[in-house]
Amino acid sequence: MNEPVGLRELKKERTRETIAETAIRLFLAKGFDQVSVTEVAATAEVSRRTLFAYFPTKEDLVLQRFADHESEAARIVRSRPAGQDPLEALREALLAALEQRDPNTGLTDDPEAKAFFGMILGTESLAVRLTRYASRGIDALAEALREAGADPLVARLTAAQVLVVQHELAVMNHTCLTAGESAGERHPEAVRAAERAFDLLSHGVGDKASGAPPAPRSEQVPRPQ
Amino acid sequence: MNEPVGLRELKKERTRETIAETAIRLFLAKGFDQVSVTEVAATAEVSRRTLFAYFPTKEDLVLQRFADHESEAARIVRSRPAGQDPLEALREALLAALEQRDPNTGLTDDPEAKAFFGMILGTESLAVRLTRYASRGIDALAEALREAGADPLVARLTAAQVLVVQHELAVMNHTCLTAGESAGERHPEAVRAAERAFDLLSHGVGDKASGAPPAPRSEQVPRPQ
DNA sequence: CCTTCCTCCTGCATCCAGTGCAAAGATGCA
DNA sequence: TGCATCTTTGCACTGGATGCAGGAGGAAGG
Repeated sequence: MNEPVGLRELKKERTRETIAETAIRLFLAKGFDQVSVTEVAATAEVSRRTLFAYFPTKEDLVLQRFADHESEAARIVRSRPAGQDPLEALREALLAALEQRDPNTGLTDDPEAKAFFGMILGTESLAVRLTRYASRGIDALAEALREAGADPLVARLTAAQVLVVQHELAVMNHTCLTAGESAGERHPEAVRAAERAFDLLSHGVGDKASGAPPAPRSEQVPRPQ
Repeated sequence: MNEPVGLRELKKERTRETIAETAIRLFLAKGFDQVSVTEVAATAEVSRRTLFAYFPTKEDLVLQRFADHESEAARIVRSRPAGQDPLEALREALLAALEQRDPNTGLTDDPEAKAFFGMILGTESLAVRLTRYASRGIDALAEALREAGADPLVARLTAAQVLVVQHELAVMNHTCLTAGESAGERHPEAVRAAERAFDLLSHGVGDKASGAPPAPRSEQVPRPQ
């Protein structure tokens, strides 16, 4: 599990970075659909053919950085404190991510991160390809939940629900931010929404999908790590 | 909102049908990726260019029939009996669909429907494009839930959860059927899974995602409102 | 029946994403 | 230095998708 870093591996990694950076820079500047891979390749000073050796599709130029995060949720569940409920671990991780303005929560003031997020949501082919990564994330999370002792059916359904909900929350946050709010302004509401969402996951919408907020879980045991 | 059916409209509709049917027939026979649109066009006896006038992409040749169903869930909620809980309406609709072996539940013995379902799930570009239709379904269902009086946040999250869960259930059913089970054999388990899923939606996974089935909801209070 | 108009169909040229192949170049190693 | 291996590259090709201009065939009016 180690890198025998020879000249080859080094240059490869560097080339890969250069290509991805160049691509994202161009895409952010002119729009994903307005830039051809030929243009990316030329700007990154590699041949078209080489670019495709590193990134199987144009979309992957943007999204492969999500590949690392695709099993994030599963990892959180696996590395949770002994005895802690998986959902609780995921909830805390989300709140922590919001606190740190993790770009994946949609809650960040970094203009480039916002633009990046917006580009993905606003580009059909990217949004679509992103769900592919998400669905692999579902598989991973479901597996982790089974390891945690969940019934396979429940594990799968819960995994799907958690990830779709996290995605929706991120989209909502991003929407508010592009509407002019700052991350700081949005943060309290983002936290409320996240807690509400996990309440729904834990306790359901009840018999009334319309219901008022269920008993607000005012104080949460503060568990960093 | 009416069709002034002249010869033109008639032929157009017929052509559209012919193209879609031809395409699906060819795709089922040889696989989606193994058939080019050129071949579809030739077989349907229209020009390539005409085909693209009817269907914007190759995927739409297969998926546009889902466009009608994309707001199905929203319709169910809107047309539910007065006083019924939206989730309850969706639950009943799903059980009814299972009973009728609705192909969309993945539970059908019709070989063509099974093959169709399998082709979509087994073809990257189709599976991915399908989620696009699903996400429009989320928008519609969320809107319907808001109309039903739900808090906007809850509406959106619930809508996303319901549809993702229905999709997962359908995939599970389809998996069992392709493994050799008949729809009749699978049905009881499919019903159990569906009820379990709606229990999760209504009452949550509880504090233990691992828990044994929560108190079996023998009878549902029929009238919370 | 003929003419005019309009719409839809068609072929062609073109762009772009993605792949196979074989030659040329760089690197690691003896 | 020389050999084996892996990268890079150019080229040709497939297949999806679009723009354009001309043609065919319904629709409408005389």
